Amino acid sequence: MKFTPDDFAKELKSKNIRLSHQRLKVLEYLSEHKCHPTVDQIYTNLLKEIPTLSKTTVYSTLGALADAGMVKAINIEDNEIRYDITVEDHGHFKCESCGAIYDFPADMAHLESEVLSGFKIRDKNVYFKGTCPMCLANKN
Amino acid sequence: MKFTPDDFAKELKSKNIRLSHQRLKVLEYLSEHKCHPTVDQIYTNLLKEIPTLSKTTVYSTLGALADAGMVKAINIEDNEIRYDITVEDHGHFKCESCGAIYDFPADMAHLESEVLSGFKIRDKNVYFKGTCPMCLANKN
DNA sequence: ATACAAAGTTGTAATGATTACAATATAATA
DNA sequence: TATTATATTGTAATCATTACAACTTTGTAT
Repeated sequence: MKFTPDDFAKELKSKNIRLSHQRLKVLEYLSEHKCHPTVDQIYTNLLKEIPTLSKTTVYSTLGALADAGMVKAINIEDNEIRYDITVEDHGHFKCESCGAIYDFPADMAHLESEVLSGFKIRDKNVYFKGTCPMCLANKN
Repeated sequence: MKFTPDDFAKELKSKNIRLSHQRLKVLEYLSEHKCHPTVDQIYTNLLKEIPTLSKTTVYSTLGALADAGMVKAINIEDNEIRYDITVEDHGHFKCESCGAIYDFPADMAHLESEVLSGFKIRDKNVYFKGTCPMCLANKN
C-alpha cells in the first residue's frame, strides 16, 4: 500500500509510458499482492474488475513495465513467469512443497566476481529452492 | 574430458540409475559441451550418433540425471531449459546480445540470510544478464 | 472542445517447449 | 536363458507465451 494510483501515474509519465486503466490496475494489483503472482493470476483477478481485459494486455503491460524497470520478472520456475513490484535487489526462495515464494535479503554486490570485469550487468537474480519451515513442520 | 564412459557407468550404478546407451551419450555430450546446451541442442546433436533417439528420451534422461544430482538444470531463460554437467555451485551470466552463457564463481554460502534459518535449501541459482565484453566491443 | 496520429487493447490463432501415454525394446537378476 | 522391471520411442496433448489485425484510447496540437 505504498503507492496510490496517482503515484503510479506520475511514475509512468516520468518513464514516458502512456497512462491506461489497465496499466494502473496491474500496478495496483502487484502493489497489493506481493506474493509474486503469475500472469494468469494477475489476469484472472483483474478480470473481476475489468471484464473486457485480455490476457494479451496483461502480458504486454507487464513486459512494458519490466522494460521500464517498474516491475521485475521472476523466472524461478521454468513454466511460468511471475512478477514482483519490488525491484530492489533481493533473493527469492520457492518452497517446493507448498509453492510459496519468500523474499530474502541477498548481497548481490558481493557476488560480482573479477571474472565479470568487462561485462555489463543489467539484471541479477538469486533463486533458491527447498522446503519452508511450515512444510517442514507439517511433515513430522 | 574429465570423465570416461566407464566413470559415468560407475556413477550411474552408484546412484541406482540403470545404464543405457542414451544416458551415457547424454552425459558424454554434456561433458564435452560445457556451453550449457538446450534440450533441443542435445537432442539434435545426439541424433547424428543415435538415429532412433527420441526427444522424450532426452527429456526423461535429463530429468533423471538432474534428480540424481549428476547434472543441473539452468532456467536462466523462461522459454528453455539448459543443462550443465558442472554441479558445483557457480553463477551463470547470459549475454543478451550473443546468447552465450558464461560461468563465474559465486559465493553462495555468503548469500544465506538469517531470514532463511529454518528453511531447508536444496538448490541455489545465481543468474546474471547483460552484455559480454566481446559484444560491448563490437558495438563501437 | 475537436481532430488527428501514435500507441494500447482485444480476441483469435499460431508457436513451441514440455509432458502424457501406450507400445515396444532393453537392462538387471535369478 | 527367462523373467520382470524399467527405459525408449513416437504420437498426441497441454499450456504458457507470442503474432497479428481490427478496434479503441491516449496525448497533443489546432
